[in-house]
Amino acid sequence: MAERLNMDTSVKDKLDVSNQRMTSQRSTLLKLIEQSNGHIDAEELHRRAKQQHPRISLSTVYRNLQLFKKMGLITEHHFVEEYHLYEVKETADHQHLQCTKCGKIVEIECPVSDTFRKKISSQYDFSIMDVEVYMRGLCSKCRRENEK
Amino acid sequence: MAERLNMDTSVKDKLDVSNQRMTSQRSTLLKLIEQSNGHIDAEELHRRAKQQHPRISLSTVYRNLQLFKKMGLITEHHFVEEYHLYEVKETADHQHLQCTKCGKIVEIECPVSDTFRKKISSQYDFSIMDVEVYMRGLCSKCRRENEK
DNA sequence: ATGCTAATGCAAATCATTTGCAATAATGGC
DNA sequence: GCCATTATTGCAAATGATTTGCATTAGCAT
Repeated sequence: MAERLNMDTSVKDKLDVSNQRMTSQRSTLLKLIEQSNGHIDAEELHRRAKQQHPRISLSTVYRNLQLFKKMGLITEHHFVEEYHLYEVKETADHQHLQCTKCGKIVEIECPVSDTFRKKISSQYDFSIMDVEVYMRGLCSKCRRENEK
Repeated sequence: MAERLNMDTSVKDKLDVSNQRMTSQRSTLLKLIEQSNGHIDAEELHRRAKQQHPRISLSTVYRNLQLFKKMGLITEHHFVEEYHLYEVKETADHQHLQCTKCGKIVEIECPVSDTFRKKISSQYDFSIMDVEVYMRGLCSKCRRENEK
């Protein structure tokens, strides 16, 4: 938790290094992505940011999402076709499970992933940086509704 | 191989069932996707289709891609952010490995996937229909070039 | 404080994909 | 084989997420 609270300062350092400025919009956006703990899209981020920054524009949101991505602070997911979802970067790989009916997204843990990664890595002689797993199906609730 | 050659007839059956027609554009597109054996995008598909159908429009390409997808004939990949890639559907799940430098995409095989799938399926009570794995990294060639 | 320049807001531009519509062509019944 | 029905096509215009140009604003080093 302490880490989280320090984010602002550590982020500021990173920004300093690459000669960028810590603006109030920027820190608002970062906080909101963190608080969303999971998956948030640009539009929703904009909506929430406006509560603190009534004049903040969508382009500022997009420009900063790009910056954060480039800085490695967040990850962009392509789970939903129409647009992207963002989350604060975790050290572990990402595994996602989505219900095709209700759209619910569940983050799953998969201990196999590491073995898998190493195996593929040596087999194909790749240095693997990032693994994303997307599984789609029906959740139990929707499955039950389908049967009715 | 025989399967491939029969595709046209079996596809025609599927079309019949859902009350759709086998047009020359349609069969051209299907053949091209098959021949591309791997990953092709809408634009490139259109380019190639025009050699046989000079007046074929991009919308026809998109409309048919949607149809084929719905019929389960092809799979759509979101590997490249800017647009989608299509390939003829395989029975097995898809695993892809992409080099972030040269963009090369390698299809990988992963026997773990099935166990993984079952495990997640029971753990989260989902009926899993589709699994996609995207791994990104540096291929050996690009890694060597980086070291120079 | 002041000056330099990165960051912002706004409006207009992109670009892949979708859609409306009139013209065309595949299929089923005769 | 011919005709009527209606799915499919081509074209142009629309969409919608994301990007960009530009004049204005605001961090931050001095």
